[in-house]
Amino acid sequence: MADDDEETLPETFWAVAHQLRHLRKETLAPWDIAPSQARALGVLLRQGPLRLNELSDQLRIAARSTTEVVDALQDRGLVERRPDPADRRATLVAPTGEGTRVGDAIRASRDAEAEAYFNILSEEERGELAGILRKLRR
Amino acid sequence: MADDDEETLPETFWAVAHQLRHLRKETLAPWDIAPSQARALGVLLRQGPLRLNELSDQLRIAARSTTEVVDALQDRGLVERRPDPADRRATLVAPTGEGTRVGDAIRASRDAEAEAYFNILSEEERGELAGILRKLRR
DNA sequence: GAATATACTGAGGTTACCTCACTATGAGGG
DNA sequence: CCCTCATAGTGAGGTAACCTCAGTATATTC
Repeated sequence: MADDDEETLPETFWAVAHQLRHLRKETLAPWDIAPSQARALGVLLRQGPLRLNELSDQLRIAARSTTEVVDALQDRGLVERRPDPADRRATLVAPTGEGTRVGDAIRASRDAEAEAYFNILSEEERGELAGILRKLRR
Repeated sequence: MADDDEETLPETFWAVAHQLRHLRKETLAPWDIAPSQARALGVLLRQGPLRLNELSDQLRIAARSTTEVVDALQDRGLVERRPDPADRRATLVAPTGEGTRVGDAIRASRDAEAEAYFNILSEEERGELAGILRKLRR
């Protein structure tokens, strides 16, 4: 029998997640924007205008929660709502010019953050990690 | 230049974290216990009675938050508070008999959960993942 | 024995989610 | 055309898991 205070795989995973969460929060501090909002903005920059519904799917959260995130981004002038010409029930959410600028800046800074955090790993390890995670993600 | 809608490493990481969080919640459903409580109980089972303070350190959360988690566990009769004979300011938190039973059951079930989730990976990949995460954890 | 540090907790706040019920609009069948 | 049923978004209200700040009790140090 091995020592039974070994950490299990999920436990180690959570410990890392915890660290990353803190780091991410710090990285976002200059923009005074919440992580969930930055996440949504990122999706919009990559995919272009989306219906609230579609955005929910991308973020994998309930539609009602997406409404809140979009409200916050809109209050800051980073996205705008506009009617979907194809369906009058639907709302398109699009980044504004400012939203695009901020989103790009955040992305750059986040890349730097990731670089700093993951660079204690070798190039090879990073590749392995990415591959394994993508496999888990399904 | 690669396609720029590739997911970054942290993004993939979060996607996996998200899945794991849901899974964990489901796994705990039979005991009607919150994830944070299960986590604290797990630490107590492995380390034995701890001062609130020490428990906070282990969980890497603020002392005040630990008070809440312990309150909840105590309400369910899973842990008990007792004075620390060595320091009258301090409180020792110890699992009750029931707490030990429940904690062990949760641990078993969580191991099964992890097994199920991570078994789409090869034995080798699991080893690599564990190693890489432990390295990141510092 | 006075000043300072530490252990816990009350009060109150935040973030990121959730469900449920409602309104407005669309789509298909008869 | 109208009726039913589904879908898009949102108001109301709730939860879990954190946080800070201030206060009280006890310990340590000088």
